[in-house]
Amino acid sequence: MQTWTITELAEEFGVTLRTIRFYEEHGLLNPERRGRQRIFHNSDRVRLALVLRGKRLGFPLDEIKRIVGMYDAEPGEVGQLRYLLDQISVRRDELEQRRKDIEETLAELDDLERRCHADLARLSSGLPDVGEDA
Amino acid sequence: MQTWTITELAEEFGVTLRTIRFYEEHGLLNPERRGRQRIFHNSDRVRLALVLRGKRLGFPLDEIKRIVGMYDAEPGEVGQLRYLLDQISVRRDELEQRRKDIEETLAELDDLERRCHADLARLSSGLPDVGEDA
DNA sequence: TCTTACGCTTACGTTAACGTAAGCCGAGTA
DNA sequence: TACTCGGCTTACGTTAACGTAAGCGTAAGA
Repeated sequence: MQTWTITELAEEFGVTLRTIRFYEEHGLLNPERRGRQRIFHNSDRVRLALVLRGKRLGFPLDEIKRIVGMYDAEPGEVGQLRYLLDQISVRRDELEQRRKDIEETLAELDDLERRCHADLARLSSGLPDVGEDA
Repeated sequence: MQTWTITELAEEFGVTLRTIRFYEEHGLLNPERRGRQRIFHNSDRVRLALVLRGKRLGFPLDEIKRIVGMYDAEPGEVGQLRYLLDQISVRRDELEQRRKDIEETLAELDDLERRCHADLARLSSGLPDVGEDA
């Protein structure tokens, strides 16, 4: 059962100590304490990875907290399970909207790139003004 | 050539007047002025749509500004074109990273959902503890 | 002419997500 | 024992992206 110090974790994930402490303060992480010192287990590393992925996706921290919280919810009773299923579908809708946005943007970038190449070709081949092909 | 007032645009896109003015103040929009009043043309609507899509993707406004700026850059000279192509590939990398993150998250949500359904089935069928199937 | 509606500017307030000191503690070491 | 190193807490500072209020301008209707 390996453990990590706060600096080790910070270096591994490329964040500052402040960030990790901040995440703990806001309930996103919950490391063990040996006296005052924080001890991070593998489960904490996984959580941090999840949080940072959420950040890359541009989610605010409180939403990330709810999402990550879903992963380690105890099986609980039927009402809880139904609620959780509901939350899952909400998140899924969000993510699928984002995927659509991303694909649209990527398509436009492709388009833009093509035009750039066309312009470059035009410029370097004697400037035939605005003709369609060569 | 239809035009829009600021309130019309705000209602259509579900944002406040303040937001639109803020975007103008920061160079994301650039509507015509008739006296003091803003007049929005279709190109402005398109820009606003692009900005809001960027927001949904979680990009900060200054990055959105650069991205949107790429779309209406004048063909310019070779150096500019090369720079633009470079920027395009940077953005594409970012977006593809995000897409990966999204797909990972979606996969985990699927997983979680399956477990929820399993738990529900177990609970409602006489509680056979932790058996694999029925 | 008075009011109402819509738009404008200026400016201070607010929240999120940390950054950045300042100062304290305990373990190892020269 | 005196340092230094790594970690800790407390707390004020900062930036982004607006919210919110105050007060003004002007055109259209009562």
